[in-house]
Amino acid sequence: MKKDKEAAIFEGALKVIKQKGFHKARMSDIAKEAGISYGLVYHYFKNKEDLFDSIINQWWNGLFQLIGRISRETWPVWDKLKGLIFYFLDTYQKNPELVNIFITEISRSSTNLTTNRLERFKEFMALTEALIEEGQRQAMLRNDFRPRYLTYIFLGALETFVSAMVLEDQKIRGDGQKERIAGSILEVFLNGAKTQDSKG
Amino acid sequence: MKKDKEAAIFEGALKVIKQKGFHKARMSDIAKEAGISYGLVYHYFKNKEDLFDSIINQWWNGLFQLIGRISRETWPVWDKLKGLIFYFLDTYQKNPELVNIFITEISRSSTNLTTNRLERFKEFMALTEALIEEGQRQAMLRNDFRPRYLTYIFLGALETFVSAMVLEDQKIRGDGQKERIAGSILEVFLNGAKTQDSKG
Amino acid sequence: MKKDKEAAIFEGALKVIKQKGFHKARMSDIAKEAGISYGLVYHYFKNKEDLFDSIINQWWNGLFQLIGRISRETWPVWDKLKGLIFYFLDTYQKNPELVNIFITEISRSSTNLTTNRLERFKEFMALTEALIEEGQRQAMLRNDFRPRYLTYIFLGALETFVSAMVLEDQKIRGDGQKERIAGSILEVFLNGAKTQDSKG
Amino acid sequence: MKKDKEAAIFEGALKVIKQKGFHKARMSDIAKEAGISYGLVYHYFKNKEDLFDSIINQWWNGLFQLIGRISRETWPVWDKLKGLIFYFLDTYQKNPELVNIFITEISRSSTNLTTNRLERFKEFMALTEALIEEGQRQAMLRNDFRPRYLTYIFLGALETFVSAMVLEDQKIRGDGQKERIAGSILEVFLNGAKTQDSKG
DNA sequence: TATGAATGAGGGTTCATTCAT
DNA sequence: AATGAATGAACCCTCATTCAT
Repeated sequence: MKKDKEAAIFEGALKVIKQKGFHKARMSDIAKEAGISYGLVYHYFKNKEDLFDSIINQWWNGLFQLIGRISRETWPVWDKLKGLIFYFLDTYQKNPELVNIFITEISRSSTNLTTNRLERFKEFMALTEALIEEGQRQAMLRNDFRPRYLTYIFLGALETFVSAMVLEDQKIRGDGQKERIAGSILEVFLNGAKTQDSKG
Repeated sequence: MKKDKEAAIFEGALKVIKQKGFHKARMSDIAKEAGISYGLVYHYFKNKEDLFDSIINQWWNGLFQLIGRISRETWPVWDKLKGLIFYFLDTYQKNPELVNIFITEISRSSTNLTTNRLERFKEFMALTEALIEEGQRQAMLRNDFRPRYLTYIFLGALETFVSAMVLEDQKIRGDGQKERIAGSILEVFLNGAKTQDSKG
Repeated sequence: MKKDKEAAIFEGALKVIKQKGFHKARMSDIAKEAGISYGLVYHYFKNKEDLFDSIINQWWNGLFQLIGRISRETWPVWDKLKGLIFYFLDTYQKNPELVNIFITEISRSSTNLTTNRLERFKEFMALTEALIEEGQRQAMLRNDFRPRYLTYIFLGALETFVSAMVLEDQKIRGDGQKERIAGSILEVFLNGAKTQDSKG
Repeated sequence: MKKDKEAAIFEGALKVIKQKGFHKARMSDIAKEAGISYGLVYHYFKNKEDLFDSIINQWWNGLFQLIGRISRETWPVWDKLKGLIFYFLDTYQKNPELVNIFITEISRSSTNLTTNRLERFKEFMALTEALIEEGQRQAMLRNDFRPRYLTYIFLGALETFVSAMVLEDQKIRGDGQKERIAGSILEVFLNGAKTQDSKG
């Protein structure tokens, strides 16, 4: 079935790109991983770039859909941020390669960023910033920081958490662990790492 | 003089790798940037890998030296973390390409990480974690988080801040801005982003 | 109907080969032009080479039939040559792609000439030469040139005329224009381009 | 020496392209013919296209220079046309591959004609037409034909002559043969192939 | 007949690296 | 120390052809 092969290529690409990175991932590796001849890859994807874009889009589409849904909710800001964190963790659980590629090839590697891809990244930043700003307007988050700065700190904490799991090939075990991780990130982001004693 | 040419190659490599990334940076580009013939690069560096390692080492050596110095001090943990932040910001100010390469090619891109390079990264994490742990032992940081988690959050916030500057090619203007940035990161990390009102 | 599809492929091939040349014409282009799937082409033609041969044969068959007819006539040589010229012009009018392909892919491009194809070309030359020679024997054409040389000159003039039309995508409008072109070629070939004044 | 290798590649390309045509000529064939590794070809020529252009330019440059020289002369038109014929024959004698490529890959094969290359071809036609027109103004050539038509006939005769030699791999032996060939072409072009008896 | 998925030989091009000078 | 000519492994991509359905 057509969709089967396409999916196999997609999976193969995820695996190979995770291992070797986009630059070193050979189309022939991907084909071999997918169990097909390399010529067939070009039936389903225009070229390597196109295949890469498909992968990236899967990530972004999911994320933007989620943010869209979140934006329309009336939850307190922490629940919205928690939703964001869960998207990363859920996807990591179901599809760790995808998150890996997002982290290593998109999130930081500016050299893979065509203008188009950079745009989506900035849009993601802007949408997150909007959530943060909303929290500030509702006096749930401190106003003495630029919303952009808070966004950096929040997303940075989140990303590095995931990065570390990616780097060390950690597995997430059960929903409990996801809750604990999300809780930690949020708790520190919201209430700080300082002890009460040393405050004030 | 020998050191001159070597330095020129080094600078050229920084510039080119920043622009194109390690994989797409050609030895001939680097040589041209350094104003020499490409054959000569091989007198000063064994090969491309070796040149890349030299660059990375400059970053790590500075950072490890700093952490070594910090570790021997008796400052409160926040001042130590501030020292770390300043290393990133200072280096970014003096040598933005170097930080850029650290962020894009090392910090996240696991594909460039040979085992050796990965080790240094983990060591850096461990050393930072030691600082955090020390803060926890001294009851300056909360004990209800794993030190590793706090480390992720702290370094993530820091890295993303710098990443954003890197991505947007921002300039740091004066020590005032550095203070402000460091202050923001630390303040949120230590005291949280939540308003006092909304705290229980 | 079988013949319909075959004809459609044939037409498609003519169009595509005209545009891209034989080497760059893709079987898939031809199929698309013919409105069928590319696999089906192989039901009607053994392979690309075979399809190309069919096209060439259509040209040659028509031409050889004509020459056969002409040879059996008792016309003066100029009328016979005029018949030849009209074959080119008529075919160009009805099927410009076919003439185009003859000119660009057969007449000159020795690289497309398999031994078999070269043979037909030489045969055509020889048959034309026979007409010329007959004219010389009948003292209608000068005997102080080798018949082969006259053949070159005649066919060269004819071909280049058609080539120019092909290159510039000119249309032939009406029989009048054909008469004029044929007249020019013949008149120069027979009586020369020199003015009477400067003769003698 | 640098020029040596470049020349060797050039020669190799001529030979291989003559044999296989531009499309089927492999860079590796050319390199092998030149006795070097294929990578080296790319030191001297940007790519296959560039190499091909160099070859074509050698032909055109020589031809345009010649036409420039001829245009400034006050010779009768037949001597000017003779000069043109000799350029083809001389070049064919010294460098038959070059003429072959001109004939097979440029003169007719419209598919190899990028816009740029087509321009040079049209310019050549126009310059020749100017010579013919001048002859008409001086009443040396008949005025009852469009100059463009005469140009087609003249160049067609010339090209086909050379083509035939190219196709049959004929050698030109001595200046005598060149004179005879040029004489034949000119004589027919100027005075016609018809016998005096059958005239008037 | 008809489709288009599947194959894989083939060829252009890049670029790290070596080495004669 | 310095140059850049020379090498060739590597890799992307095209497309004629086959074949299961």
